[in-house]
Amino acid sequence: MTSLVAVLQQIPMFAELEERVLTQLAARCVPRAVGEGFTLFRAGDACAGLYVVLEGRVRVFRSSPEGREQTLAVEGAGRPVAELPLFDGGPYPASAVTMTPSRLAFLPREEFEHAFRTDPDVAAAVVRSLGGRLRHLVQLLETVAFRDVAARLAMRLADYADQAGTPEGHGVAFQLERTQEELATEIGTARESVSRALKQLTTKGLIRSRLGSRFVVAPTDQLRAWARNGGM
Amino acid sequence: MTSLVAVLQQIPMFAELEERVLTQLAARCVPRAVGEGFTLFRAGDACAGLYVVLEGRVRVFRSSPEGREQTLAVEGAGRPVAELPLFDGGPYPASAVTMTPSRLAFLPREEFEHAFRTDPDVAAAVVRSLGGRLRHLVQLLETVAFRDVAARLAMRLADYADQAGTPEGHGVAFQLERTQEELATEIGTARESVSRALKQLTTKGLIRSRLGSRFVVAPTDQLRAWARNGGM
DNA sequence: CTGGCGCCGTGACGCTTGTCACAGGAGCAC
DNA sequence: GTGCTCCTGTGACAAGCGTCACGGCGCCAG
Repeated sequence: MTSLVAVLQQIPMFAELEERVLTQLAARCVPRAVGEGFTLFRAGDACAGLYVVLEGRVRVFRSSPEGREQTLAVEGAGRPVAELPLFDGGPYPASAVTMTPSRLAFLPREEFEHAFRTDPDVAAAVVRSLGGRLRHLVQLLETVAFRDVAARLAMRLADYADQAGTPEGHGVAFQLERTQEELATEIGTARESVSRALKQLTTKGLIRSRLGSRFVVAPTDQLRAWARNGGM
Repeated sequence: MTSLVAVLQQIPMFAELEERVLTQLAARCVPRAVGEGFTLFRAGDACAGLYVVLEGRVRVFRSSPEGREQTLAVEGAGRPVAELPLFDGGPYPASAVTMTPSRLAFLPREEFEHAFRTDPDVAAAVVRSLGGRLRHLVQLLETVAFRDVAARLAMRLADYADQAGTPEGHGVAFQLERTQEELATEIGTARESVSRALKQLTTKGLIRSRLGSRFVVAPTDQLRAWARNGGM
């Protein structure tokens, strides 16, 4: 097993920390390995500390009493999960479960708070992280409020393509490592609607080909432009 | 005109600051008075500094290309507006206009950033403020994604009642100082739907009476419980 | 091979809601 | 008074989408 200090240093949020502070953090940090589908916390739970994903994927979501779910974020290696409630003392605003077997680091609250108050760089990193979430949420809210399912899907695909795609022809290819069900919760709709919207995007030529989980889509700016204009 | 230092001290975010830092801030702070309907900034604009509302009401919103709007927040006296882009250097994620004639304080970016980095209390206040927005947005997203118009309206009314209501009978009375159009943008729907939903809530007995802008509604926990269960 | 299971496609149906159109009323200027 | 503007109520209609139901396909265990 590699040193925890080295691991923490990989995390953007702690990259700027001095060795001394880092070892202090590492000493209080609890590593944890869990399987797929493990619930880290539920919306409303009191917050005991910060999780950082070392390996795997964690899905953060809200669920309705009827059982529908809206995914707020999917966090991968190096990303903190739900850093918000650490500071205002409130409960978790959402739930989190692992989508794959994962390794996590857990930092008790006081320890993290101390780092926050002593090091302005950590404070700035926290603010940047919260800011990113806020931007993302505003974006998500806008598409859910204004756009139909096909447009939301097009935007989501554009995000994937930008993030994990490789050029192919004059389009972008990528592996969509999600089921349609998961995709549906990310854009706030039902599985069947995703299936239909995929067909619609394919006939419009925005999805060039689709073999299993391998997608080839139109250039992302074209996808986004189409989505913004509500379909042509 | 009262001293700017005294005014800044009223603002929760700066309440903990030392006299010395406060006067320094005040020296760089530009007071500003604008009329109703004045645009402070638009989504996408670069961010030059922080606005703090001293008097009046400011509406923060996103608008779709088709002209529909989704209100994200309405800020009153003492509240900062769009503190987010100050830190990540990005553009404003939303637009802001005054709903009433207003007085504002404008803090240039560097000045505020300096206060943030030197005083952990300011940093903590910023995080708390961002955190509040995040919680609010998650809440808003959930209702828009899961709830129908009547339920969203019931929740919104419950918020108003908690915030500005006085007990009456076994219900709560308050002045709704908004048009149905404004209400519609807050819950992400159309004006006509608000009108119909108000009627629906009235026949269900959740709105006890409604004379002009004066509302009497059922106890707020009852309103919220009804909204959560999707209407009885 | 056979059965089970998870994922995907698709048809049918009904409800919600956005849109358009219009009417009534309150307030205000003149 | 008349005319105007802003706000509100309401009817009609179509589109979008969630839900139910069902069938097909690939994969794995036995």
